[in-house]
Amino acid sequence: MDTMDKTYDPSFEKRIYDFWMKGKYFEAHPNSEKEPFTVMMPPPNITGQLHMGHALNQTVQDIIVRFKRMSGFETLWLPGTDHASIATEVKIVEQMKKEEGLTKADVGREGFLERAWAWKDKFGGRIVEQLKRLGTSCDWSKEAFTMDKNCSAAVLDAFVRYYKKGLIYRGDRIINWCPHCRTALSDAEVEYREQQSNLWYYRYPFVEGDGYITIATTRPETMLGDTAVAVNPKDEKMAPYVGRMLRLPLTDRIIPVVADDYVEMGFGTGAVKITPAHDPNDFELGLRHNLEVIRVIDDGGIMNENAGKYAGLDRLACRKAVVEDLEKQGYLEKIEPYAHNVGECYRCGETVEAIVSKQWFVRMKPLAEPAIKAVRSKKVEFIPKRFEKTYFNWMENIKDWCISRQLWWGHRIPAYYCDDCGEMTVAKTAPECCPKCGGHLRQDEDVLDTWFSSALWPFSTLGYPRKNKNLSYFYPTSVLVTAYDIIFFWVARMIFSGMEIMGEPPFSEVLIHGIVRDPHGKKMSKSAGNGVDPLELIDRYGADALRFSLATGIAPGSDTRFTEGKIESCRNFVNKLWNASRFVVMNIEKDDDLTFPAKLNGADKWILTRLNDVVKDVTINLNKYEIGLAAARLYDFTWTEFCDWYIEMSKPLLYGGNKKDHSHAVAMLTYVLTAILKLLHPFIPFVTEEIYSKFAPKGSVLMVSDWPAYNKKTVFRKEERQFESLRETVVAIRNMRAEMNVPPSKKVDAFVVTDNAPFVAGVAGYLEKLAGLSSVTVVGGKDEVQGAVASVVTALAEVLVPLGELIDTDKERERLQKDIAATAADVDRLGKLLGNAAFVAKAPQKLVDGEREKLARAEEKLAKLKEKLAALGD
RNA sequence: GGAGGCUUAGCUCAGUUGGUCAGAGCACUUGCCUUACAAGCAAGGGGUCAUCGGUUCAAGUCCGGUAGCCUCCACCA
Repeated sequence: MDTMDKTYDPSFEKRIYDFWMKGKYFEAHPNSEKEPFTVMMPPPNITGQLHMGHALNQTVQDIIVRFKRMSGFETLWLPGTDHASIATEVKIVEQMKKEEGLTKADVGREGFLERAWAWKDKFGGRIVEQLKRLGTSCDWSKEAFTMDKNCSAAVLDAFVRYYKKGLIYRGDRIINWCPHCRTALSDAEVEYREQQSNLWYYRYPFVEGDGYITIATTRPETMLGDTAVAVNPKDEKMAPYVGRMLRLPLTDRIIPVVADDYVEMGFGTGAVKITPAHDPNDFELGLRHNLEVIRVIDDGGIMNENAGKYAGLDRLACRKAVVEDLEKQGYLEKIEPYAHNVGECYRCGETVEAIVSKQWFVRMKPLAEPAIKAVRSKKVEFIPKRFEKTYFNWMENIKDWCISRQLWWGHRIPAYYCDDCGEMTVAKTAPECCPKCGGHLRQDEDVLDTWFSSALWPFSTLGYPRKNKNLSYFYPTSVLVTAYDIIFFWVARMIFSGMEIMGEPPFSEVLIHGIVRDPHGKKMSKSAGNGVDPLELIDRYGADALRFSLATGIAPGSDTRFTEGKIESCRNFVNKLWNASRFVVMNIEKDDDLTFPAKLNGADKWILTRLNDVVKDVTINLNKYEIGLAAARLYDFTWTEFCDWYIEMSKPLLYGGNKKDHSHAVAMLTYVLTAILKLLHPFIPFVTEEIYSKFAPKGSVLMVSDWPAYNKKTVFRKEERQFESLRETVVAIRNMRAEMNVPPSKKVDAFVVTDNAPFVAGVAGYLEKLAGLSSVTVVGGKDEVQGAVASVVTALAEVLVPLGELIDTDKERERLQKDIAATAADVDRLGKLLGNAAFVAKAPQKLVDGEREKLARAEEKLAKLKEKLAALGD
């Protein structure tokens, strides 16, 4: 047999992964014999370096996928990467500046795209290699990229379809603008952060007569674009002013006072300056009142020519200047400190400006409706369920989606404008010339929001819009696994896209997991510098240990903290499994018969019963995506029951010198170990495959073997109970030994009084081995044992141990008194419970009977213990 | 302003449908290099399950109030 090193060393991981790849075990094919199980990998950005969030996401998916594959599904896990339009473009711009000293304008669109594709080749490939190190069992032959041929075709198809249905339109709207990235952003791409600022109070004088209206603002610089002041129509104090004209300070503009419900009466001064070009609410109000829209801030965040003498100033510099000038000219009333939320670009952190601009939008209301219905009707289910609320809340209040970006890296919008007649044509392939006048066409300069292509991911990766076998067999997919932070960006958009384009939802379940936090509960981030590098952890502990540490103790939807201690204890667990396996493998002899024994002994029946329960629990929990529970159950069974008890119990057979016994023990050990390896394989795939190869038949591959099934024929409840009481007895004897300071090396004789003498006689060998006894003698009564004894009372037996000079009467008395106190408390509690007529009448009979039995046992034990104590004398 | 979550041993957290659920890992105490494993073995200590009230024969477990912490959404100048 193969040999194994004494200490687990994960350096074989790479070899195992290559072995799987060579065997093409990850690949899935349309297979009408089998039921499909499909998972679409959330594509990592090509900007990235693998982080702990990826590691968790990948681990959860791989556990599910490996479990399903072993359970007999044709399992496709489709991997890929995302071009991440804005995120990547920001990085490339930075790199270009640093390395070449060039800007986008310097290299032009083509030159820029060349660099972008080079970036993709370099970093897209790197993240794939990093994913592989985690052991991800995805079908790399189907690897996709959001800008590859398939996905791009899907994007064009979707865009044109939406457009033809009137679901996409182009128009002047107020949008979020990042002055640094110089592009529009969707609402979801703006993050709000509270900032300490001021509320400035200014007086706008009436044109006619004396007096003024005081307005309050957080953004004095935008006053240069004010075109009205608004008050609430119900505000009696303000009513007389409605319709009057004001002279806008610092400008020569005359603006009206209008009445609108938008203005809240109790807030500020009750009058609001209105800047339609630079505030979403003001823009809406402006539309209602037909106000002029005057832009004063340009695309770079600089004041434009409409700002008069302030033109050319950065918006913050302009604020300072405006504030000074207004004060100098006597318009300032007061300044109050004020905390408010400021929107920032989710990619570069720059303060976002609201500006009016011509952009492309997706009309969301008609798309949201079927998407809401899909979840309401349970065609799509969120796990855990509470995230449906988040989803509904967003979908029901959704606004149109701004999808054009003033970027170069991405899917260019398939709209063409005629230089001659100005006609716009939207088409999948660029027309030769203007269909209307034959004039020259120019394609729209903008690209699409990166999430537009991500939204099509579940079917674009399967070849849509081409009709093909993969698409019809694997779509809709089974479960989508992702963290809660991209429900809006991605999950919601995939659902409405799937509904609209494919006519059915893209997946039936959405498994939401939490995010990985640092040991203090803080979000891991580059800027905070508290991130840990999964690759470094893999180097130090192995991918299996990392995976197990991420899988254990997690619950759907809940965040998890990562600590070094956790991965260490998981590595120790892997090492434990390694050594237990090593023990089994090193005991296999050439002529051992490894077939499952025809005759099982008590210990076999016990471990098989326990194993069946584990198979059942783990299978149920994995089907429910309760990965943390499944992992904990396996950890416990492997370490405690298999290693600490069953292996120990197998030693007398292995070392007894009897060939038949040896063979029997090895056959059972390999049987149980094989089941454990299969059950653990989804969690720790490398080490289980490696161990399996040490003793499995040639050509047998664990990752494609069958998942263990619950087998009623190997469930033995009677033996299970008997061995549980044997364990209890062993622990009680060990406890006694420890408290009496009997050294582990000291073997002692034991006399046993029991009403199940045959069983005790049968397990005497186990008692000797496990409790450090030199002999076990079944006796008829305690009178047969002479001299001072230490005694142990369990459900199985009364064990009397003559310790001779080791006996310490005081300690023995103390022990017995402690045991008596605990048992008496049990008797008391159970007596009260059973004395409660309502409990006996209403609780299930089985429970009542069980409690009665317990009471009887406890009473019996208590009596025996008291006898012992009395026999000790004072 | 709206929604959701969390509060269980010193620390990090499990506890799925109410009845051996009061647990695990780490830490701690004691004793062990027992021929698979010191990344180990054996034994042990430690929690009125945030708080108040309700439902129930029975509540970390269901319902409501309170306190503290956290997250998301909205963005009233």
